[in-house]
Amino acid sequence: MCLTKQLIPLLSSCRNKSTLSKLHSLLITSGLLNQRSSATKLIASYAQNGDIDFARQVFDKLPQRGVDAWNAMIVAYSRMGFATEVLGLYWKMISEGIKPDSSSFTMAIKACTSLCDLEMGEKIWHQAVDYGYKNDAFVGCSVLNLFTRGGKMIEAKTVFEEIKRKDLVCWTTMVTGFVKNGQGIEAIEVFREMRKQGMEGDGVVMLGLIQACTDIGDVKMGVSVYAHMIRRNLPIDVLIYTSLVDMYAKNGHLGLAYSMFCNIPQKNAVSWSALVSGYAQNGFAGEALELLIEMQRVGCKPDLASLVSALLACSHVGYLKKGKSIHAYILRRQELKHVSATAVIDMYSKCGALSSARVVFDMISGKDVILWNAMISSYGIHGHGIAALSVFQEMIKTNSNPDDATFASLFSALGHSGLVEQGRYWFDEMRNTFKIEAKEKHYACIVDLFARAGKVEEALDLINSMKVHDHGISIWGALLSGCHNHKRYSIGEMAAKKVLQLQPDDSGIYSLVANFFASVKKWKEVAEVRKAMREVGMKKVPGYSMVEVKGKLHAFLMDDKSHYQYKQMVNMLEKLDHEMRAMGYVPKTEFVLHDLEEEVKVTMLSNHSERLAIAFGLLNTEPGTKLVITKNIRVCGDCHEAIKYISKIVDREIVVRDVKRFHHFKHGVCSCGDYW
DNA sequence: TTAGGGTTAG
Repeated sequence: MCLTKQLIPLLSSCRNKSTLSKLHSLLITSGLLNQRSSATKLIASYAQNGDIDFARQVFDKLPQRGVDAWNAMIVAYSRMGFATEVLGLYWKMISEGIKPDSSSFTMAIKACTSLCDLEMGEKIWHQAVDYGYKNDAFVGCSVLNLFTRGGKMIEAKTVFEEIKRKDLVCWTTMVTGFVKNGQGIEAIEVFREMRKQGMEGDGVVMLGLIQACTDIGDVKMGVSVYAHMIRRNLPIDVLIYTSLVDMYAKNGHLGLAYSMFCNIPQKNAVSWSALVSGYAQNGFAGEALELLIEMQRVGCKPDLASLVSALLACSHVGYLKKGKSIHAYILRRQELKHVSATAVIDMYSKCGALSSARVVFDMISGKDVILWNAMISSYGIHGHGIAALSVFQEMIKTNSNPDDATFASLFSALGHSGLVEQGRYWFDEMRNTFKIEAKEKHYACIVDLFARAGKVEEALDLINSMKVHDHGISIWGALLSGCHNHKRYSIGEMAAKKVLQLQPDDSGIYSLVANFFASVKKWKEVAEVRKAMREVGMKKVPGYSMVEVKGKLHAFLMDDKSHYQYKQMVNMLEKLDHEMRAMGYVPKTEFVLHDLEEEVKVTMLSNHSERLAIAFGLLNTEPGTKLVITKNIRVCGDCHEAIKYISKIVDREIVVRDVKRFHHFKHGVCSCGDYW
């Protein structure tokens, strides 16, 4: 007995295989291996030394195995992340009549969580309840994790309330659970409740709170969490700093994000990545790409996440050359899968290289939903509705489950290709066969599908069949856009008024309303729209266009006189203008937001950034070269018309991508027909 | 229990 007492601490601290096997032999020769505690420790030590297979051999040879030995083996597998083995042992243990305890249940449920097997997890949780562990903090916490990962927040809350002595980990799990499910407000509420119970928070909860603030856009509260940590002398580590960077960046405060980033004493790839993605997501693609280079310069190797953010930046501005090189880099690192593959596909399609996107897509085995969705939406934004539909059908054939985003992309693709009947059919299928409830975004797509095809009344009927609280801006915006295109002024006016009532915070939608009123020459209403924009504190986003010429990206603002080739571009546009007019082009001046003199309006139109980008492209590329232009806001209706003529005059394929979709101009027609 | 990354309307 005395020997065992001496051996156990030795076993626990042993970090050396040969010493361990000597201790092992000693246990055997002295006949002590049968003692529970020594066997358990031996298994744990072998496992900790990385020899899990040998630990298993020891375990298998034990003549008597109590719950501690089983748990030691289960914990060993769990630490290695071998979830299947954990569950195998768990069930074997039960079949051998061993009563699991709190640890066994905790580990087994944790294994289910990592396998995303909600059903199995719930089954084990019921067993735990039967064995009397309903109020156990460890078991409860593992179940919380299981439920919060599976999005079952109501069930999680119920379990949480049953836990008798909630420790900090329980509270934290609940807070981060709400955060992960996008319920920032609930997360903060749980934290307040925790404080009421007299529990002090640590860095981990604070981290969750900062993320909650990021989510709900409450930067002020996020800062006060930070201040609270400083007051309480809680250590501000790189995780906290990075989350703060992320909070500022995601809420558009890039300057603050940057200065917080500079505060980080030991920046790592994640901190860099938070900043890179912040710039990329806010449309500052050039800065994002520069940061990626700077990051490498200071010796921080970009990880997949930062490369994915950089790809997003390339997508934003249509920088195909850079995107391609990032793709090649990812291939060299052999990391083209799931997230990165999706980003690569998205980049190719948004940069106009749809066929490259398809090639990458076909190469990926084991496609997940998001990857399928990316391919469907790629075809959608290029106006290839039938191709999008066939990818969708292929997806169903391979038994992948479409989600709500799949249908949103599909409907949008069908709508832009005028496939009204298919849209109607799959809208019903989504609800009836796939049991996916139609959300506002789906209604918006279907309303758009009808309205785009001129079926304005049918669109309105659909809106009237919806629950009123789902009548968001997107719904009325889609209707208004259809009315605008089909000159359906009375329903359009109603939709325009509804949009204004809802006080959008997005300048794009105000432009739509203003253009609608402008097209019926209601200048008083146009002025009201501008006033409303001012009141909500909206500025019209300055439009810019990008064009990639010989692997370099060039940006143009409207009427950008500073450019070194400005004169030549204007000459080129004037020459084109003459030829266009001779062919029957009439400027559509209603697309100018302001109520100006006709002549001024015309010059403003002809200096739109997309036209400057086209002129620059024409001047600096070989005849016949395809031009790809990227625009940060919607291409204006007049430019859309003009580019049709230009494509015919210069005999070039011109591709313009605006906020969301592509316009392929060739021989005087646009792939999207008369809709813009 | 511990930060950053992929798809989705107008």
